[in-house]
Amino acid sequence: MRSYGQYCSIARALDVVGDRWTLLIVRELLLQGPCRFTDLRNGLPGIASNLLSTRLKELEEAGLITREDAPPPVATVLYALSADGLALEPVLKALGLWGLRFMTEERPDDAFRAQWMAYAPTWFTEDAEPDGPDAVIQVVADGESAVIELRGGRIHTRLGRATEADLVLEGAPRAVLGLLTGVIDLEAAGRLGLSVSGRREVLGRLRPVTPG
Amino acid sequence: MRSYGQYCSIARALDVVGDRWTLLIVRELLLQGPCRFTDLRNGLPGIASNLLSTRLKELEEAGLITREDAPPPVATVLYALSADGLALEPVLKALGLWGLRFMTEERPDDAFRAQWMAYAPTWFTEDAEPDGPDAVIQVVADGESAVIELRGGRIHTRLGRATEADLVLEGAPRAVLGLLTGVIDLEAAGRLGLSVSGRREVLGRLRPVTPG
DNA sequence: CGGTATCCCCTTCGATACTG
DNA sequence: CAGTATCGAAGGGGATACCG
Repeated sequence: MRSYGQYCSIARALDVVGDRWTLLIVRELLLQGPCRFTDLRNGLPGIASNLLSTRLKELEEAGLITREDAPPPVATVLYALSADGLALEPVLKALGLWGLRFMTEERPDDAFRAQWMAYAPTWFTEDAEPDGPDAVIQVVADGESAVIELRGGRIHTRLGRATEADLVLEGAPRAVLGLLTGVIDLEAAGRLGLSVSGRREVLGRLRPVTPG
Repeated sequence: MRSYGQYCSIARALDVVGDRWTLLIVRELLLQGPCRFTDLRNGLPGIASNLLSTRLKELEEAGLITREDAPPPVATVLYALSADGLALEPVLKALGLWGLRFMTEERPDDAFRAQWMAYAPTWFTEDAEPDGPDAVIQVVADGESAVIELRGGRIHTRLGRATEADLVLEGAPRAVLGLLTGVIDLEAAGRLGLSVSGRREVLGRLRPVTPG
């Protein structure tokens, strides 16, 4: 990216991460952890492979990511965030929280991945009953599934399926994610075709954090 | 900007503010308050006027800014942030805090404006002695001057000059800003040619906030 | 699997000039 | 002051091909 040529920390930050796709690559590395070229490509539908390749080089040059050979069983290159790259988490959180206001708009052709749903509860909600019993929520949207675990006042998420869930949500991404982030209520989610089974009261424990 | 086509709040946020110059325009409106086309252009050295014009239209369309006729004495159009636009402040704060790490690199041709210096103390430091006496710091860099006021545990800044200051800092932007944000110490600032006069102990009250 | 390399097309950007 | 008009240059997107 061409430098803005301004002695301002916001402008200098954008000199580094302001290019198209750059922050989304950081997002994937943050959500997926160290991963391969193909994993990144899967998490970034729409990017051209040559552009991903170029951006990875630029990010490495800027010191935001490291490139290392994985141990024997894998035998491939792994990309991972450096400390400077990890330090972008607050930026992505703030951006993601601000962006929630646009998630109600329907765009049928948008791609969807489980990890984009999984970060929402950990980043944008808190347990309203931190001393309550452990609880597990299974969410399924667009064939992608994730597990939300409330444990010890903390909200963890991971991809995949749970063996036993207190609550199961299944439906369109807009319905599931809207409900999880508190943008819509159960009734509205129902109108969007959400299917709910299990102990619905667990949902009350996901309290949206306010911006700022 | 072409949409990323991803149902993810970070991607949707970037669909709106990911274009080149967009976040810097928001920065100026946040730092300067409602202002005219020319004020924006002055705060955005390097932008082409047609591009500024285009971006303002896009931002208005997206609902981030409003365009209104100023009252009689001014008789011009004023651009201002809407609530959605103002809500970007945490994003700019996070980005600016992250970007501080790049402010030590010297780039002699970078432009500089007082308002880019003024936001640093309010956003990135806190008063280490909130119950201490009021204090006023006058900073001058590159011909641009600002005033930092410590009052009631809060740190305010404004452009311009103070009538009476407890401490006066004058020097290159890197020296002044580095010192204010805690990136460098007084000795290092001195080596960069900073001139300090007044009660230096006031500086100790500017405590850098840690990222996160 | 993990990329690199090209090509083409189109959009965007930036610079400059110009106008009410 | 507040933009619009124009134009060349660069960058991004998509497809496809290729290679260790």
